[in-house]
Amino acid sequence: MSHDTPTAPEKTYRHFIHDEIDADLAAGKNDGRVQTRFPPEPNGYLHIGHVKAICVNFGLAQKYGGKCNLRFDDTNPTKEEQEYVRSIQNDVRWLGFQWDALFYASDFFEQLYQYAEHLITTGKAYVCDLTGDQVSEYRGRLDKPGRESPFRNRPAAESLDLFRRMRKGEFPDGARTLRAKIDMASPNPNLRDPVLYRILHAHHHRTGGKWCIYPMYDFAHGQCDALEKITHSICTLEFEIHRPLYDWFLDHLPVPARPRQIEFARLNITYTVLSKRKLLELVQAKIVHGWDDPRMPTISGLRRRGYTPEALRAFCDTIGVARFNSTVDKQLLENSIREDLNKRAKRAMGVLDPIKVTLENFPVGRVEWIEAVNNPEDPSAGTRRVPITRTLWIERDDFREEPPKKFFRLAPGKEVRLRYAYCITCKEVKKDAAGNVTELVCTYDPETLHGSTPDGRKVKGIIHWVSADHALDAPVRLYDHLFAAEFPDDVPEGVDWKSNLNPNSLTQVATPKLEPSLRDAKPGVHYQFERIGYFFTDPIESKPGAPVFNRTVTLRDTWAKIEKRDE
RNA sequence: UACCCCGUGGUGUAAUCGGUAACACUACAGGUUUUGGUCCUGUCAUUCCUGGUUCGAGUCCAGGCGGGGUAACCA
Repeated sequence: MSHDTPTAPEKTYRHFIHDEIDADLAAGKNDGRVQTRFPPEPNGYLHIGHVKAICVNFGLAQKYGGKCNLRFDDTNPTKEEQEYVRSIQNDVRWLGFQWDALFYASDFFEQLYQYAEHLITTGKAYVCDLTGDQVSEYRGRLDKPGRESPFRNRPAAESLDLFRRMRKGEFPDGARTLRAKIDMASPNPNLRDPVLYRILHAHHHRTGGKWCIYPMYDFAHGQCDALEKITHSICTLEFEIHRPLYDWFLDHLPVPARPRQIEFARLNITYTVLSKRKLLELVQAKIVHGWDDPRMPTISGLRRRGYTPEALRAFCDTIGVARFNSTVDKQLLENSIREDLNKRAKRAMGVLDPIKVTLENFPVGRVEWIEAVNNPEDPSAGTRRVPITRTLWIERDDFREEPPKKFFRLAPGKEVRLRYAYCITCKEVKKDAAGNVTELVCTYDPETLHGSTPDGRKVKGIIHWVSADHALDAPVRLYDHLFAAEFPDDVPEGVDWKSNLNPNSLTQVATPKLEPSLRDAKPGVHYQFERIGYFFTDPIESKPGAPVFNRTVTLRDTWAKIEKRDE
């Protein structure tokens, strides 16, 4: 879709997981094999945080010549859907990765069930009749030990019988659970007889109505890792406290391999939220126009905004992998897409806030076609021709009646160069009754085409323009941060995080005036509107001859910065 | 007031066996330029604190301080 030009593989930097794997390799573990997996739950769309996890897992496999599987962690049928499975596979492929094997945790349901019976038989698990509230009450608190369930010492044979009847569907949802028998006094709550199986009479997206009991994450994840022969199970920091349980299962079950869990810090970025729950809320509340709204930090949103796989991968390389909980400055993300698009995007001219210019000495009805470079960074992109006529549009911001110092754009009596074309001088300013500038009457110097000035005078200001007779009026949408606050999650007690939404995150340009060559812009193509920013033709809404432009990111704007500072 | 993890410049990461702070982004100051874009050059840290071990500590030890995680029949 956006693979205009192939780019070289990015360099990947070393991080602490390399040290851990090197140590395992040096110790002769796993017969020198390295295998990872990306294990999303199909209950939402992937976002930029997942991009990091994907790059880490697939990156490790690539670096060590190993494999990386895609595994859907689908142990909770009440939240998971086939639609998410589809989008996740699409997003991973689009990012440029190909998994080795594709698995679902549900592929292993029968084996996991057998493992559960094994734990019951060996006295390591029991069926518990406590209600949910009771289980939680018996578990104690963070600083207080729990109490043992009255069903904890139920004979194994009785638990086995009950567990089999749970599977057969003899009990309603929530009536009983299977729990591991570990330690109700453990300082780690995960070890206080965690629930292994719960009764859920729900339709599963893959196994349909076959099961009415489902394994919990903890009971499924490590065993699936082992069954897939994963060597290094990479996950985020919040699972660190689960690691003793992860290891406990592997210690007490006849699994075919011994994977190892390693945690790293999840990604946070300024001016956005990165939690599936919150993103889902934005979609359901229709605050955004779906998961692929260009303002969303989802892969599908970023893709539609005009981000490229190369830029996202480069971004992941620069942010690194560590165990420190940090928040990356959004400018790093923007820098990576600018860097990529600068090399590949064709240039074009578009006036977003037009003001009329009449060249009084330019013949009425005459059209000159001027050659313009498509990409100064890439000569092979060639040139195109842009029409110039007597009446033009220029950017309102490129004219000041009373120019501040260092302003070298257009002003009464001042001269600027029209990009690729002639130098013009402002002779007269016309206004409406309210005092708004409605038109600039200028003269052009016919001797100044293509940069030359016969007398050698320097004309520093260069502005973009569009012929009024040829201007294309196509939808242009300007996207900005979805949130106005740098840390949207950071709200005082009782304040909704949504109060940090940026009311101006989407602006539809009222009267865009684009150069005519843009009429033929295909969907899913990157452009740079010179001096403005990078734009991407919306891959869904653009139609032949009727492109829709999404602003990916603005260009750096040194002048705007200077002006803002001087205020 | 439980347990676990973490603490290097404005931000994010580096720093092989402890040997004298690196890279990217930002910011600022210049240069180049028919995009005030790109590109190029330069400037910005005594590594949370205190004490200890050592010829030498960001790296080891101890104690503080600070931040994060954890109490779903979610993942």
